[in-house]
Amino acid sequence: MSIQMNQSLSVDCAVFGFNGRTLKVLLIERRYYTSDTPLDKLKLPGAMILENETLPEAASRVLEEATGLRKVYLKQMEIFSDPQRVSGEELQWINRHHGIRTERVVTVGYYALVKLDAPTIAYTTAKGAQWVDVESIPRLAMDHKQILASALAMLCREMLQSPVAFELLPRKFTIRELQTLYSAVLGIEIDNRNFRKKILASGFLTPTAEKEQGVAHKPAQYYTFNRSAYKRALKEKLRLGFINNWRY
Amino acid sequence: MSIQMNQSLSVDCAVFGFNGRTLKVLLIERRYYTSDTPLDKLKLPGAMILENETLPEAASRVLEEATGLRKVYLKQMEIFSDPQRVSGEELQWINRHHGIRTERVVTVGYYALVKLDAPTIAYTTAKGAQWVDVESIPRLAMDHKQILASALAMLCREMLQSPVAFELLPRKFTIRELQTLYSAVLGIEIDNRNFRKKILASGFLTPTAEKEQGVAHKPAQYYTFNRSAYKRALKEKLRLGFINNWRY
DNA sequence: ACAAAAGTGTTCCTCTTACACCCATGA
DNA sequence: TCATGGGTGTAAGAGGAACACTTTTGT
Repeated sequence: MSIQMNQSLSVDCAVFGFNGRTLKVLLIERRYYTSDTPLDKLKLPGAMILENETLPEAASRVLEEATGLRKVYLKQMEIFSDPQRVSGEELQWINRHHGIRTERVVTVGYYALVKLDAPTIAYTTAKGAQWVDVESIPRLAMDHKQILASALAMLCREMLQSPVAFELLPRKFTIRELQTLYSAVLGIEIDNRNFRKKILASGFLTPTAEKEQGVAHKPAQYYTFNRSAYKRALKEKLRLGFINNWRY
Repeated sequence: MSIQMNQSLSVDCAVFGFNGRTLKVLLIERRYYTSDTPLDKLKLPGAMILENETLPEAASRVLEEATGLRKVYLKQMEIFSDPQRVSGEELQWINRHHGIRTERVVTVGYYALVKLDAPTIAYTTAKGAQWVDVESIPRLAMDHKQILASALAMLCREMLQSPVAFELLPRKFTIRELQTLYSAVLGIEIDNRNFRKKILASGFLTPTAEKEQGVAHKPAQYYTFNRSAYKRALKEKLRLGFINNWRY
């Protein structure tokens, strides 16, 4: 065997959003798709890497194109490098539509967390993209379903270890929203008293002057995430005196 | 900008070993190196990806060539994709010695954990490679020092979360050896009473019939890692009732 | 008045931490 | 007999888990 040349590198992004009830992922329609294309229509947003661009830059570019958002939370995960992961018709389709001649496409998976607000939904809808519940994902192009599964697994792990949840919530949110998000992503029930105690004790939430309005029940307090308190805690906690609770 | 073609994908491996005192990393000499080469001599083991080979396969191949070992613990970490990470003289050197014409090399970092036994040391020494203390790493080729730093950081995180330590120890080891390993990698002091309690309570260690011999003190019990007990615990622990101790 | 979600405290128990001495062996 | 590292127990404190009722609002 010889060194692989004529290969391409791409990024594919699993973009997650939270609508207050369930976790959603952004799926786009394959460009140039016609009904007689014998390939699956829906896919994750992705792109080939350009000259003079790093992988994170490529992922940001994809994200901005797909959602209109800059400065999105982005995290690299696995690389998918099976020599056959894009082959046959899929490979022809890529070469035809990109005007290149590649023999192999290795892709780097990213996952992104966005705040699902009205402008973002409008933007994506206008582009023909869909926010699909992660519980009911249809067939996807190439190995995108596998990439998505990997992203979901990684998101669960991240949620337990760092405060990425706030990337999925609006700037102001209620504690119940935060709790619902954890429940939805992790698929577990959470006791609200314990949750409030823990999250408030952390000192990472700052209460705002606002409360919910127009709800048919006691209105909830809005909080914001106090990122600087979090960063301060990070520094201090770097002393881990003993081997902290390993998680198997 | 246009789609990047004429690029290569490589893997670079930070191979860690433990000699009972300190953590070591395997550095090799650049092939075809002559003293007038204006490039750094030492580097991490690595290789270009071959046709028909996945990245993990490439990493295994590199590992076997560097250490003579198959079935080594291997973990993918970051991708290093700065367009300029290999350029100028380095890029020329690569093209000359591989007989290719690449314009850009993106590399995937792996870290590997090996048991530093006599045959392995003999093998690597015969190949002119060196096991260097991670505290005193010299200049390395390209961005390999950065790759190594990233590997070390990742290793620390992994050590706290899963029982990878055993990959660095011989099949039979004493609890003190295990403790020394944790201390060395994490750079912390560990109380031996608490450590023994915790590690023995986990049920992952099986005592063997053997004890240390020929030491000028009370001989220590040898243990082996009970992987099946660990896997059993894994399954049961997947219920995480509440949001387990997040670590910031 | 009622429906609906917000918000609040206590008890039990486990796990973490800090800490000091005797034991078995080879020299 | 001494030097060396192996091996042991306990008490105090922190944090996790289980549990039910009152409050505030809109209709």
